[in-house]
Order: sequence, then C-alpha cells, then structure tokens
Amino acid sequence: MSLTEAKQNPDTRERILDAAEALFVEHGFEATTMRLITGRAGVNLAAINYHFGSKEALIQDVFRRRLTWLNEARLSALERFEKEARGAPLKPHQIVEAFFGVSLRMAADTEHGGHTFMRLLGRTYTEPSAFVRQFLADEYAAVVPRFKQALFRALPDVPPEEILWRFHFMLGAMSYAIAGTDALQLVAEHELDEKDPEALSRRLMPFLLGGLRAPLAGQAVKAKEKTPRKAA
Amino acid sequence: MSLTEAKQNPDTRERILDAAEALFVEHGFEATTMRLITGRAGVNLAAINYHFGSKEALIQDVFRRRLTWLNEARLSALERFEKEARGAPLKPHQIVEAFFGVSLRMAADTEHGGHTFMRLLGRTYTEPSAFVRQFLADEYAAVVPRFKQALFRALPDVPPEEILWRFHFMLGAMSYAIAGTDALQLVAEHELDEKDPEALSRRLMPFLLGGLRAPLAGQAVKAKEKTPRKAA
DNA sequence: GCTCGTTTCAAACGACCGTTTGAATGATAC
DNA sequence: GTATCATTCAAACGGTCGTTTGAAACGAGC
Repeated sequence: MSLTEAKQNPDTRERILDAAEALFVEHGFEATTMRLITGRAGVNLAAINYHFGSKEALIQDVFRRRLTWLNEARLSALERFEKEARGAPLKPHQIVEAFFGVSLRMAADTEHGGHTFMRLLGRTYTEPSAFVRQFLADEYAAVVPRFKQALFRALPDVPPEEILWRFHFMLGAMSYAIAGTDALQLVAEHELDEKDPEALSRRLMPFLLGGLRAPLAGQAVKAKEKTPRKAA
Repeated sequence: MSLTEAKQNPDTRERILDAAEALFVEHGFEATTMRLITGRAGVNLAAINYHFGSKEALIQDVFRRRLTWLNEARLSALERFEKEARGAPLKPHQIVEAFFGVSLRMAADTEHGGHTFMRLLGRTYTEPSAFVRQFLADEYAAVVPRFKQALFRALPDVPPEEILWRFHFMLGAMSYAIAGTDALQLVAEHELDEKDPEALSRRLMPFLLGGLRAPLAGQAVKAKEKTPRKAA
C-alpha cells in the first residue's frame, strides 16, 4: 500500500475524524481512547490503526484536514489586502481581520464542524505534548512570518518584539473566547448569545485592536498612575 | 543518588506537591503518572494515595495550596483600592491591577514556585476535565462577583455583558502569556527576556487596558474604517 | 524492654490502554 | 466460479495505569 491507498474509502475515515475531533474537544487527547472514538464513529476498534496507522497519526490528520485550509485562507486574505494597498503598509485592522477574522468566521460555522475544530485548535495552543506542538509549529511555518512582516510594516513606531508579544496576547484572547470553557463562569448567565458566532466577532475584534494599538508602557498615560510600582 | 542526605523526612506531602505541580505543567494531568510524581519526589509510590487519597485529590490540593492565597490577595488588593476611593467607582486600571497585576506578580516569583503554578493555572482554564472545571469555579466563586461589580461601576457606559466578555478576553491573553507555550514560535528568538517576568507585566498591562477600554463595535472609529463588513 | 499510632515500602491487583493478528467479508475483474 | 485485493471484525497481546495490601520501619510515651 503506497500511493494508491488513499484513493477510495467509504466514509469510515471521515466518520473517525469527525468523532475524534468532537471527543478531543470534550475530553482532550489523552483521555480520549481509541474505543471511545470507534464507538462513537460506529466502526471497528482496529479501523483507526488500519486507516491512520496510530493514534498520533490520527491526531495529526484531524488537524491537517482543516488547518491547511484555514492557513491558506488567512494567507490569501492577507494577500488580497496587500494587493489593494499596492505596496503601502497595511492598516492594523486589516491584518487582524486577515488572521483573526478568518478564524472567527471558521469558528462561526457550526454546521460543517468548523466550530468544533476551532475550539480544539484554541485549546491545543496550550497543549503540553511535544509532538503536537512541533506539528503546529510546522503547519504555521508559512503563515507566521508573513503576518509578522505585515505587522512590522503597519506599526513602524512599535518595537518589533512588542508587536510579537501583542500578537501572542491576541492569539490567547481569541483562543479562550472560542474554546469558551469559561472556567470562571463569568458569562454563565449569558450563554444564549454565546451561541451567536457573529456576535463573538463583533465583541472580540474591537478588543484585539484596542490592545494592539494601546500606548506602550513607557509612554505617557495621562499621569493617571499614582503609585509607580517599580519605576520602569 | 543522594538518598543518604534525603533520609530525613522533609515533609513528604510538600515534596509530592512540588513534583506534581512541575510535572502537571510539563505533561498535563493525564500524562503525568503517579510513578512519575513519586519518582521525582523521591518517595514511595503508595505515598500519594496515603497522604492525599487519590490522584484527583492530589490535583485539587496542588491548586488549593496556592490558589486560595492568590484569590485572597486579589480581593484584598481590590478592597484596598475601594477603601482609597471612598465609595467612588474605581478606575479600570485599578481593577485590572488588582486582578491581573497580582497574578503577574505571583507569576514573577520563580523561586518559590509561583511561576510554575501560574503556568499551570493558565493552562488549566482550558482543561476539559469536568471535576477540574468545577473545582476552579468553586474556588473563584467569592472573587468573580466582586470584580464583576467593580467593573460595572467603573464602566457605566459599557453594557455589562460586554464587560464580562472583555474580562474573559483579558483572562485569555494573560493565561497564554504566562503559560507561554508559544506553539507558533512567534517570540522564539526573544526567549531571553521571556524569562524576565517584570517585562511581561510591562507588556501585558497596557494591552489589557487597551482592549478593555476599546470603543464598542457600533461606535465611531474615527472614520478610519472604510469597509463596514456587515453594518452592525 | 514493650506498645501503639504513623509513615514507608515492595509487591501485587484488576482495569484499561494502544496495537496487532488472522480469519471473515465484500467488491471487482477475469 | 475463481482469484485478488481492500476492508472489517472479534479476540487477544504486552504494558501501564491508579489503587490496594500487609508487612516493615519509625518515633514517642511508658
């Protein structure tokens, strides 16, 4: 079995991927057993090892199935803006839209599993497992530098490393918002509109932009601060 | 190794808690086995079940050991500001300081394990396990409503549910910043100052405040926005 | 000396893990 | 029908999991 294998398969592969995706969100990778997955998918236990080779390979395929498309969408959104700009630096909100807007739109798709996947992806950014982290880094290798560069050009007055940190902060805010575990039950009583994904985008994007464009720590803060804790 | 020196019993409980805390950060709850913990702690395998009862109970004690103190520190910081304000609403930056500033200061303590714990805590906000989520919710039950109220008073013009969402976003940004897995290796080449926890606070706090005070989606954005994507 | 309650220890327990096996099944082409 | 191939299936594999056990070691009081 070499190149001809991935040709025709009934829906067994897809059903395994769907079941695994949902269960990984519910219980995490470790706690999701092969028997749980095959049970929900309605296939034989051995099907996973037959079709994917191992549990690790299954995990990677669960991500690959959607992440490749997502990153291509992010890149093409960025390129569309860059084409419009004709060499001029992009606006910060365009870059944020290209990366996070596209992501949020995928998270809004509850019918084809995009929502489930984005919850999984958000949760996985904090995954300790080494091979998952390495895999994610590889998948993002083509995307991250492009967005880095765009942000550097868009914010020439902000130190590059500060920009990278803020990108990191934005990623964290979005991931939590989508993963939406809400461990602290902050928004427990408003669960209704949590289901409205368009609303999430309307809430999150201003927050991200506000954070990205916030004045730096050293800059004047209108002399509001009375007790400088350590004199930066 | 140095079993001759460790013959004395420097509180087996604490050594187990320390080892477990570090290993949970490294590998997560599921992948951290009792044998790994007792091995690193230099105690017998049965010691965990003897001193804590079960693995679940150990996990809860790992959190309780520091989280109770942390939440009390958050509350007392808030109360100190409220005392100063003499009934007037607090400034947003004071509330953010009371909650996130205190957290970041604990994360800055690399000597007594505060840093390790905050990484664990940040990662755990996305933990799928039901009993961990319930436990966290209980631990925060006394803290969250107080900060909610303070924020509502501080930002009377912002809809309450919007404030809760932004609190959620801030929590996400901080958690990622501290957990700091950096799956996308955004700041890989700047790992040096990642170790400086004071720098993290200087970077994160402006971001959080910028996001918290950002104009709402419906409000005017200085006519910068040219392509209203959906006309909120 | 001995007792008693606490803590440590090596060994084992049953359950469940991911994976493998070899036979049964199904579809396709001759 | 027969041969060929991919797929499914029940059953079992060796390991590792969290937990339990009963005995050994320890320390304080007498």
